[in-house]
Amino acid sequence: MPPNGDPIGFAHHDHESCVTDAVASVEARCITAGLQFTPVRKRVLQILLEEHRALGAYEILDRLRDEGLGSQPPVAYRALDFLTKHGFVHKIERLNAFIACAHPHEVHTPAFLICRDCNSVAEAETDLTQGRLAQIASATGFIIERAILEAEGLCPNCISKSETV
Amino acid sequence: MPPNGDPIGFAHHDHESCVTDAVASVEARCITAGLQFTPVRKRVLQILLEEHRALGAYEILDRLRDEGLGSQPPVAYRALDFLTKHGFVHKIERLNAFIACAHPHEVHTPAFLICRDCNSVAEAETDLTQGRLAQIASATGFIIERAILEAEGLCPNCISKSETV
DNA sequence: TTGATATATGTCATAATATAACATATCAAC
DNA sequence: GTTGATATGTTATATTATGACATATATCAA
Repeated sequence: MPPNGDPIGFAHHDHESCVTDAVASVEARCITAGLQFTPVRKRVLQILLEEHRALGAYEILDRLRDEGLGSQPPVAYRALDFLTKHGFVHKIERLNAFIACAHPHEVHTPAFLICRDCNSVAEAETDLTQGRLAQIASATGFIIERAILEAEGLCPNCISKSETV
Repeated sequence: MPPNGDPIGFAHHDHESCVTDAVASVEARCITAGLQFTPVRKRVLQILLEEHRALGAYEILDRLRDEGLGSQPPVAYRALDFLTKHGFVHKIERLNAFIACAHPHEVHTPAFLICRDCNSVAEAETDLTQGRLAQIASATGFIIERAILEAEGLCPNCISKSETV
């Protein structure tokens, strides 16, 4: 079945190839970097890419269990730790959930737009070295190593929905 | 005992009056807004102001229990819900912890600088309507209602500590 | 190729964080 | 003072996450 219940065969096929491409790209980067892209890690990434939304660790674990790839929480959390550590997956702190990186090709600070109505999550790229946060930090003498930017609100789809009501 | 184990009486006294003032200010705002600033809510705010750092809900609950103000998780979570809803306290998503607002006088989007070494948290004010996140959102047609900005790294104190080693 | 070391997995147990549900109490406004 | 809304007390449980330790697999040097 297509993800999101999308019945359109064409879109489905596109998405499949986009998943395949993304996995291949991560696989290549792991080889280059000397990282072990093990079956569980690969499958977790595939699941996140296929769903194309933020999933909780236990949702992912359920999938792994169905497929005989691991049944205990640490299996999922370890794979997620690996994938987030290397930037292939991001954690959405607000949702305690994980989403495949939408911009895996470049180093960036991700910023997320989270719809409170349909729970969809869009990823934008930002540059940490510019912007007010960097100004504040340097004025304070604080060294930023990592930043969490998550905006919550209404996505375009849900705005139109609520307007027509 | 002074918070943070600070043995200096003068500093301690200053901090006490700053806590008192902040509580009084929140109390006044609750009266104006017709909100009930109940004993539990007041005490939770006091605890957070006294500690002057991010506390987990269960740390707060332990304090409440010691004082006979409530022994079950919902007591703490409800007070924290009230305080965060009205902007008197902020939740640090990265730490699953809560901290008293350092800028209670004005409406703002808080940004936090979290030290990964000593766990101290500094609060800065930002303006959501400016900046790149707002640009991205308006370009996408997304309406931001709330934003989470949390930077993780090293605070000035911990930087000097690590340099002298 | 083998042995040594590091890395990854399987599993059990439990910790830490958070909420649902419902009875009781208190407040606020009429 | 009655009533409807709001807040609290309490039990139970849901959700998210990690510690610990045994086993397995990968990596690499000798």
